[in-house]
Amino acid sequence: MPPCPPQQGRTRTMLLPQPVGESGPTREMELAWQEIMSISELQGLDMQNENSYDTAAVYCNMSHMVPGSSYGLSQTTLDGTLPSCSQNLSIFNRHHPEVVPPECQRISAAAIPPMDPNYGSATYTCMLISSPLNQMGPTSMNQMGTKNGSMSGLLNDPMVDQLNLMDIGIAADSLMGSQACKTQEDLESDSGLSLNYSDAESMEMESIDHGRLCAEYSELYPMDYHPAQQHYHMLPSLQEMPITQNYSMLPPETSQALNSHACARNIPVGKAKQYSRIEMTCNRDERRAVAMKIPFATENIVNLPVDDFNELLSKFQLNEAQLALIRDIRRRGKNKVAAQNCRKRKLETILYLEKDLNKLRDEREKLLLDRCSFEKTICQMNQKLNDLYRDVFRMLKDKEGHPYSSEEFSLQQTVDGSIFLVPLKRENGTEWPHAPVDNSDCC
DNA sequence: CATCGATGTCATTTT
DNA sequence: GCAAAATGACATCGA
Repeated sequence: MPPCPPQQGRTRTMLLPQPVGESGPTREMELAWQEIMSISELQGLDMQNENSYDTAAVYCNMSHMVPGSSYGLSQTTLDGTLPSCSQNLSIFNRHHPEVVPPECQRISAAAIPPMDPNYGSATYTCMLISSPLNQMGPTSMNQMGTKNGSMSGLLNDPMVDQLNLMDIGIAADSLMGSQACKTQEDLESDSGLSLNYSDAESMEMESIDHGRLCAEYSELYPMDYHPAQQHYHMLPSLQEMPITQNYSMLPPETSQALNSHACARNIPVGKAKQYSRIEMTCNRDERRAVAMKIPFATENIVNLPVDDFNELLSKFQLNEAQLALIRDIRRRGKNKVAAQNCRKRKLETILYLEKDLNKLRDEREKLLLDRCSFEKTICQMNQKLNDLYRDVFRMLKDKEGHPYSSEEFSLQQTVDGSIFLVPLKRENGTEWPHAPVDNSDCC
């Protein structure tokens, strides 16, 4: 059964019961998001082709957007701008958007509040203004940084140069437009057996775009996110380039991470490209977790022992949807590892059986040779025995000194080793023509 | 365009 | 009887 289309997922999501213990602002944020989605669809907004969007307006608007509201980012990136600030993740550690006033979570082109750096949604802010910054050059950028407090920290960040490399990928993704997004979506619909969508999946399909996911994920897992994140943005370019170029375009730590990842798993470098897809599919659950605001890493969800896992769950107030997603993530993660181990065992079993088969074949060949040899030896021994028999029989004489006829007598050996001369046939009613030879006749 | 290998996922079975 | 692991089957992707 094919995966549910986004519309169905949205419908189902809306039909879901109110999550237990969900806070008002969070719920309101989701409703606001659904409202945004419905407005976009009803008005037939072509977000990806709307090039005439006012950058300044977006800037101001996005500066107040919470990470959960990310449509503006798509527009901006599709404008061909070069988002450069998706990396200032360490600066803004807030993940949960609940701290942002709910009224700021709605996109309203008519009433855009002035930018408030205290909100610190700089991930979007910086990504949006990165293009003019890049065009202005370092001097202008610094000047702007002095004017804008929220940017100063970033512009002075030594990571900026490094991060610009990421922008190339992001820009490439942006320039690819909807096709790039679709490619990613296609990648996410990995298995046609995904029968039941969770809330997170619905949210992911409907409303989660690159920027938000990058930002939220990076805020949650700043150390682990880079390879997948950057490859995610690099996808269109990567597909058109040799693997060496792919790696060369990635920031050093990213290519190093990918290479080390490949090395750690004994993956030839040439296979790393395929593993990049694996990385992306692996991150699908992570994105779902982000979408559902799971407050801990999927790595822990999957790898922790049962007791530690339950202890971890008990530390957080999680609603049913979150718990369901966590259980799914844990089940999928465990099963993924189990499948990998299972395949590994299967391959090892096949190798072992092939080895065993070859060994048995060799042993069979050897046994056949031995058999031939033994049969030959038996033949020779039989020949010798016959010769010896004839010699012995020829030496036997009766009382009159005549030799026995081999057609009438034969030599027989008993269990105790005694040898008798036995007549081969006897006539009815007559006695044996000759008495059996005693041991004295035995050779 | 068909094929194959690798992988993730789900359903089912086994432990 | 239940949970976790193991496994078969299927879909997808890239080469």
